[in-house]
Amino acid sequence: MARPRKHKTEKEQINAARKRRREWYHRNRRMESAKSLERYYHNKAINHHPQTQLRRAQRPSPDVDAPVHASASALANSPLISLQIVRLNTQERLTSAQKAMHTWRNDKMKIRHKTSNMQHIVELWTSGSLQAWGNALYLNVQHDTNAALAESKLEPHVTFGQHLQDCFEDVSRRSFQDDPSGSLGIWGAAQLVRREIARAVDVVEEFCLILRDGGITSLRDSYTGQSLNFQII
DNA sequence: GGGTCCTTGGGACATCGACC
DNA sequence: GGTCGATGTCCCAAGGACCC
Repeated sequence: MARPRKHKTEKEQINAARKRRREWYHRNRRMESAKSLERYYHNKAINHHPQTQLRRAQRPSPDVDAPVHASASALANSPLISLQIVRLNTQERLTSAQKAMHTWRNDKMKIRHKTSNMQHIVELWTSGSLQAWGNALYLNVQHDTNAALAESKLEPHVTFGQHLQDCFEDVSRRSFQDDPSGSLGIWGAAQLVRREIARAVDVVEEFCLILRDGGITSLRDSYTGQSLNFQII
């Protein structure tokens, strides 16, 4: 005899599964909404209309699926993740974020909405986790023998990050005018996004600096010595 | 009304744990 | 150790909410 049933009817089982998924979603809300947004822009890029896809009859092997959908937590927690998977993932994230950035308009949209939009773009770019993203960037270049080649892979991230900083500068400034006391949360949200962008740029620029100074070996030493900091300061 | 984003639920698989 | 239900996790589509 095996474990006794807790959910005796089919209805109880279905309700328990729903509850389980809802709770999981709310625990991972930020990551899930970022992924959903990424899917939206991905589908939009493939087809002008969000595409209706056939449900998979069976889950494909991780080797096939992981490059596109590897999650931030999976990246962060999987030391054995292949170089190929990481390279595709960081590049695709950058591409998705660049596409999303095309929708950025410097018009009269409300500051709160613009901040929210930029937050989504940053999450598309960095997967919502600077730690996982920094790890992925490092794994992407660690096997390069040529430091210049490694730097050339990182350069698009610097350029994109600086572009985000330029675009968001005005929003950051106007957020103070709209919410000088900070009581509305507008200014605080804008500053958080501004710091996230700045930190991401700092991370990649630090990689480039180390590469220039001491090459791949130096970068590897910094990484393994855990002297690289991916957190928001 | 259309575009964008978020939330929910189904399907599938992995892992855990109770029970023998 | 094997069985099997519970739970956690992930991918995805669909539909609703929100905003312009």
